[in-house]
Amino acid sequence: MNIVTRFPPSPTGFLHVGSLRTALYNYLYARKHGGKFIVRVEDTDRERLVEGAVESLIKTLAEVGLEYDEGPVITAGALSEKGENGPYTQSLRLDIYKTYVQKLLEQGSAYYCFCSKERLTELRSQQQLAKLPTKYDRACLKLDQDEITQRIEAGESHVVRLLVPDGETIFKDEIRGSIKISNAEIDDQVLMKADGYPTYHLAVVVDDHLMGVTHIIRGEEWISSVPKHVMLYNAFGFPMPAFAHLPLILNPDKSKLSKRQGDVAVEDFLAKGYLPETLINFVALLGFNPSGDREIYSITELIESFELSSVNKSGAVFDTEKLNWMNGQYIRAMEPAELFERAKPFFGSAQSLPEAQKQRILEVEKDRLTILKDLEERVEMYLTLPEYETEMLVWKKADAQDALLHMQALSTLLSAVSDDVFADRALIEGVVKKYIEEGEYQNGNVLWPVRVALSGQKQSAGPFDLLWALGKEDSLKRMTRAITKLST
RNA sequence: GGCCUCAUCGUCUAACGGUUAGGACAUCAGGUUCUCAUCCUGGAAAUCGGGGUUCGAUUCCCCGUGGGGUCACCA
Repeated sequence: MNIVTRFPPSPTGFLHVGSLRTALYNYLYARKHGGKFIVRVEDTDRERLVEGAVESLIKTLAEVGLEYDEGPVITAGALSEKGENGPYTQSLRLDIYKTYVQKLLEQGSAYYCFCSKERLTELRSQQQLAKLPTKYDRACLKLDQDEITQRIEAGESHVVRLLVPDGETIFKDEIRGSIKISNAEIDDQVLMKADGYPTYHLAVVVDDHLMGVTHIIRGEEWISSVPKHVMLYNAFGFPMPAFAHLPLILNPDKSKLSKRQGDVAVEDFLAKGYLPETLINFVALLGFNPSGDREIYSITELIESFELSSVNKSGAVFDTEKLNWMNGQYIRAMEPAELFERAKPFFGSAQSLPEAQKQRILEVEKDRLTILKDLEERVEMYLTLPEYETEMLVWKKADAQDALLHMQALSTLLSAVSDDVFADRALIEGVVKKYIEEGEYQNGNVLWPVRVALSGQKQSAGPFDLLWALGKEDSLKRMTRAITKLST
């Protein structure tokens, strides 16, 4: 069987993490079965269009590594597309929808409706008051052909509605099993809007069929509109695709994940320095478990183990704490050179430091990073020594006199050490440790004051790391400063 | 409210009728350590309730309860 999955985002200007997971599952399923993965832009709501949204979407999908076989692309800075089944932007397919709606009209599966929005609103509120289901009352179904033609020719605003047949609609969901809904529950959905654009329901069915989509994997919020789609497939005589509705991603309060309660835009996570690998890994595990007591999976492993049948049915809370933990895991596991490339934009005010030093700083600080953006703050003390109280230089088990003694001794000792030794973390550590051993001092007596002298902070990376990252000149300068403070 | 749907630690989840109900995050307690972080060890923590079916139910069925989704010329 030829597997084709698709990801139809609406151009809202950013990629929602829920959409990311939908895209990912579609991608995983297609890749696992050697099928195609299509991206299609659903921009039929002209009032909610956002400038540059498609470009942004393409860029984000590329950043997280979700490659698609067909869809809009940017070549030479301009928007174009790849694939044989285009256009992949719905606003460019209006003629197609028109011919299909015409077919529906001709066979009596749809009808024209001239009702004003005011009348519909009034109708709805009356139904609500009477505690009846809110449905269109089919007033325009009674219109005869002559009147319809006449009103259309007069330029009267109108839409086209689906004529929902009697009976019930049963469909199979790959994740939830069989679902049955009485057709009486279903409204005569508008298929073609007054502005000539199709609604989602019409466009998605026509496009999915024309583009050869075999598997429709999307969020659970769509489940109640499946019957409408099934009716359209039947009316058109299209073969039925497989449906799979994914559980929702939730806010901590269990409602549908929304912007209101924190970040939801993939772009925002990326900008903060969450790694694409983390995002993919994390979001994949929200509703799916590859089996095995592990948390970290590569995209390849996810592809191998992905099964629609093992996707969970219940919604999953988006837990930022666990996301943070996972990002730390990825940061620490990454090759230093690779991590440095990723971290480059996050050096903030220390951007001007030499490359080699920035690499050392990253190496020293990476255990303390949750997101790469944390680096901007951590890097400050390497640039300029923070002001600190002289008191801080004194270890809890020693006194100022002792601190001064070691500071002076080490300062002298280190000034005689070559830059080469400073450039090797193990060597510079050896020098200091030798001093401690030979003098039979306690680690804290020496290391605490040196570390504070170098960092100016109560809490920081270790003194050996700091000597290495700061280099000889700056390290000695900072120690001299400490000596001055301790002497007065 | 109608319809649809879901239900294992606080959170993400494992256990396709038989387990001391497992793992991870978070949390707590130790350890490593000059501090922080990392790392390591350990603890506490769950099958929504009630009926069935069965020798035996987290698992299958029914009812209840609770949560969520959806009821647009938005997707």
